[in-house]
Amino acid sequence: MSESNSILDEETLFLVSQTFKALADPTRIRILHLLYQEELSVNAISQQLELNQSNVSHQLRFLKNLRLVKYRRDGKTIYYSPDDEHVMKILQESIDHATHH
Amino acid sequence: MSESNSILDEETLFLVSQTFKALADPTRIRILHLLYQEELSVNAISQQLELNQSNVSHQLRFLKNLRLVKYRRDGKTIYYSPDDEHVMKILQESIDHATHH
DNA sequence: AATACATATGAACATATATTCATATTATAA
DNA sequence: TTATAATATGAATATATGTTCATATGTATT
Repeated sequence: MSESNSILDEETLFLVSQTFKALADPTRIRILHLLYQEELSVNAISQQLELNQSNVSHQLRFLKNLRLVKYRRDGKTIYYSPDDEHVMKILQESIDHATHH
Repeated sequence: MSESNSILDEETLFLVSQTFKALADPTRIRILHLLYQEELSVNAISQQLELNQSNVSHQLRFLKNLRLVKYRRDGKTIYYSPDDEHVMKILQESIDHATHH
């Protein structure tokens, strides 16, 4: 069933736009792209991408609220990893697409 | 060849984020979703979506700059249609995805 | 309990974005 | 050439967003 012939309801519209908003910022793209390769702590992300710890934490909260990433705690450290296959697939495809042209 | 193991360069990052930015706004989603069904004039879009003509025109310029839509002129009227299969496919998939949950 | 480490949070700020209004441009018709 | 219709443009504005700073919270170690 495709929704191509219907008028989009507010809820769908909001959800879709929010999801793409997550992918519309270079910093979040870099974070997701990193996490696609391996589970990482907040500090590890900060260091690898040379970003402010607070900045990374804010962005991770954003991604977590949209359920695009999940986390697990191990002592003082919190490890983040992707949690939405569909979105990660779209992101990787788009990166490949952009790279090859 | 996948780019999953490389560090993203500035250009790729900018292009990818810009493309997703196009899909991150409810108004633009509605416009693209409409155009996915049929080629339409600026006025037709304005009326069907109950949007300001100027607003539609601004958004179409945005989409045109990213080559997500193309246009043809017929007299005083300008008809717009989608011009990026990959992006339209992603959009439709995401709408379906969001609708079914 | 005191300290150190990892992460989260809230306020502040500068910049980006979406929308509207008024007006310009382009094309047709009278 | 004047009038009308369709679209584009630029300025103005309100709101959203990304980043930083300072500080709070949570966890382990001594």
